Amino acid sequence: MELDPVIHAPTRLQIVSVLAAAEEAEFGFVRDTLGVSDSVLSKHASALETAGYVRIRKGYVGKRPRTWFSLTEQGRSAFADYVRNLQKIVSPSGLTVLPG
Amino acid sequence: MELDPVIHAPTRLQIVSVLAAAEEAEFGFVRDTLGVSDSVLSKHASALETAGYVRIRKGYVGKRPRTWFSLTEQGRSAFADYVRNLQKIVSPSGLTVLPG
DNA sequence: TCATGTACTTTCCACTAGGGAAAGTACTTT
DNA sequence: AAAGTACTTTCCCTAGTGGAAAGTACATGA
Repeated sequence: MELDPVIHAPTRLQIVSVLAAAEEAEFGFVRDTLGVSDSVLSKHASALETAGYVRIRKGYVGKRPRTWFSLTEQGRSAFADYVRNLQKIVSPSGLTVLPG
Repeated sequence: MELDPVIHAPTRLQIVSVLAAAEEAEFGFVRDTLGVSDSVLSKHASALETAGYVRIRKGYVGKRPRTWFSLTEQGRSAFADYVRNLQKIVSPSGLTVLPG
């Protein structure tokens, strides 16, 4: 019933959730989606990379540098575990809020 | 999409989840269920009370003092909001916090 | 060519929350 | 009187967060 602290921090939970929904996402897209500053996103992305959860790919669009993030397999399974653990914690309450 | 920080802290999330599943719970039951120390539970329970989410009732069992916790209406709705917000964050991934 | 701009990254800083340990409180029991 | 129960509070210390600002590397505009 441990909630992985690397994922649990709100900003990182949002990053991981965004990445879980896509194959790859641009730095700017994630930053704007979450409404965080460059430095905050950069730092959290590095933390996730260090944990082995996120892959950071650098490339170019035209001649301008660009950064993309994606979840590693490890990141995907850590996220799935995290959500499962959340369910275990929350579900005894019998709440019936459903997605959608 | 804000995750109420009072509820988000892992230990408090667990406390609130336990209380959401019951009408009232004893101090010792919650402490043992979560596997935390007296001082940790006491501090988090106070924090939840200060936030208006938990009611702390003191009484006796025989001649021994005992403490019970319960969610206030405000606490129940804050928890429901919290879970709804979690679901919004997580759902694009196709996973769900509350299977139904 | 020099200044500015883009796209981040890193450093600095100031704060705060969270846990463990230990001491404190108010009884009750032995 | 000493010890135990059931917590509460204090003390201390560390790690985590965000914002601001400076740094890096390359590209472009005047």
